[in-house]
Amino acid sequence: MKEIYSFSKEEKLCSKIDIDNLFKTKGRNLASYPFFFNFRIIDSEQKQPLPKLVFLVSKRKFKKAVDRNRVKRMCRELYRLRKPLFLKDLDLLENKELHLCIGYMPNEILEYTKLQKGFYKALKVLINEIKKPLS
RNA sequence: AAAGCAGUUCAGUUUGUCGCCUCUUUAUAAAAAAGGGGAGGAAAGUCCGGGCAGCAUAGAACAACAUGCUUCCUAACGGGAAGGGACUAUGCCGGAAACAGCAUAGUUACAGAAAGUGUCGCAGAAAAUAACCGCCUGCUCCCCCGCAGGUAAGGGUGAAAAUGUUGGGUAAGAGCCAACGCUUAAGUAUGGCAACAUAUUUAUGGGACAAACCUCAUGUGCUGAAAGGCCAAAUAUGUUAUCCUCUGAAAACUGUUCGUUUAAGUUUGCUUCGCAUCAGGAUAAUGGGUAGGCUGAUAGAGUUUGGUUGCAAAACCAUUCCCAGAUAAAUGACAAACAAUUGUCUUUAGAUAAUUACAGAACCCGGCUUAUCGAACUGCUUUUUUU
RNA sequence: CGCUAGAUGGCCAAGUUGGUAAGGCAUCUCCCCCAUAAGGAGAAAAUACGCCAGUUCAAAACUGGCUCUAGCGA
Repeated sequence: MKEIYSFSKEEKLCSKIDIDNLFKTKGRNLASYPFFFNFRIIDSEQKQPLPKLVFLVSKRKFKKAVDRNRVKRMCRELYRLRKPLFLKDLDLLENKELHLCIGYMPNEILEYTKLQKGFYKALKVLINEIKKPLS
């Protein structure tokens, strides 16, 4: 087994086609300050695949590449440290894979502690939203 | 010592926890373990130049674009270094003035306006073949007025008014003439690789604008890693080979055989049979080629240190090191300590708070431009204090 | 990564041999109307034509640099 708090390349969503599908029609979206989510559940060949993520920061809001990188890195750390709990709560069926996009809403870089609180709330809302159509 | 300007270098450090990318070794079915490495001076803007790659390409000219004092540096450049000229400021000095000279500092896209074309608003008589007023001569005439001509010495303006001053000269004037200056071109001599400088002779007399058109000289083939090369799933499809199905030859077309008809031949029609062909399917091989992957792609006009040559940019020699290689895109997050700066408080050493810039590689180099909290060093200038 | 356009009153915008910025909508004042709208007459507004330099007597325009906006190439 891999380490618990890891976030390797396999958990990133790298295919351009998948990302297009996520945004155009087939994905559902949801907002909870300071984040918004686009997600989509598809069939998979693996038995218990890990969710695949994309982090999104608008170029309009952060014009400098340094700021965008910093926000993305903070978001990734938030997800990485919260992942075990998130996977427990998620409890997907077998052969199902989650594609998730985490977008950053505010126009400024918030402090880490504030982001943490917001992220935990947002994840709860997200899990409820995912489970609704299944049940 | 402080302030300012210019240049060069650096541009937070250490520890802990968790995590990312990559290379090597061990192990190999996979996971894993150990060790090494992991943003910049601008990685930015994309303003130039080159490498590299593909395509094109007899030669020459035109067009288009770029550059524009000289010499040097360089792979190359629109970059840099040194020098020359011009301009500006300050000081000194010569002169009646125009202006010139010297020193220091700064600026400079700085070929050609005496090749040609064009533009120069308003004002002003006139803006490049300048006669409105004025001055002078002649004619008319008592005079004024008027007509013809000469004249750039004087005159509202303007950014700019036709080479400055003095003297001669003249009807009045004028580079018309002379002297002293200025501008340009050509020749000669000296110095310099050269730009150019100085001296001298002859000619000339010039408005500004070429970041207006243009002329001259020099250079440039086009495209750009989304270039180019290789491998290649699924699905669809092209080609080839073999086999099977349908007996379906209904329609259209072609050849052969047989029969009928006809004296024979030709043509047409009908019937039967078989092959090719068409339709569908299976297997195998193969082609282009999509998703995707590999390569291009990280050892180079390289880094460190020293020496030699050169005023310098830079070059050469020796030595040393291997120093990111991601690809929806890694190089991080959190905590603590220290350091620096600033503020506040007590007080001269602590406490506390805040801040620690600009900014993130995307094929690679050389420059330029722009952003940048702060620190160190070097040089110059100014002010103050001490000797 | 490689390219291309644009920026002019509050809004839409014209403006090229370089000579002080046309027009429309909106705004303000007056007339018309019992009143409003429409209509008619008149007026103001561009600090500094995105910003900073340069060329020129003079720059919205010409030249260089910067900022922002929009678009193109898979």
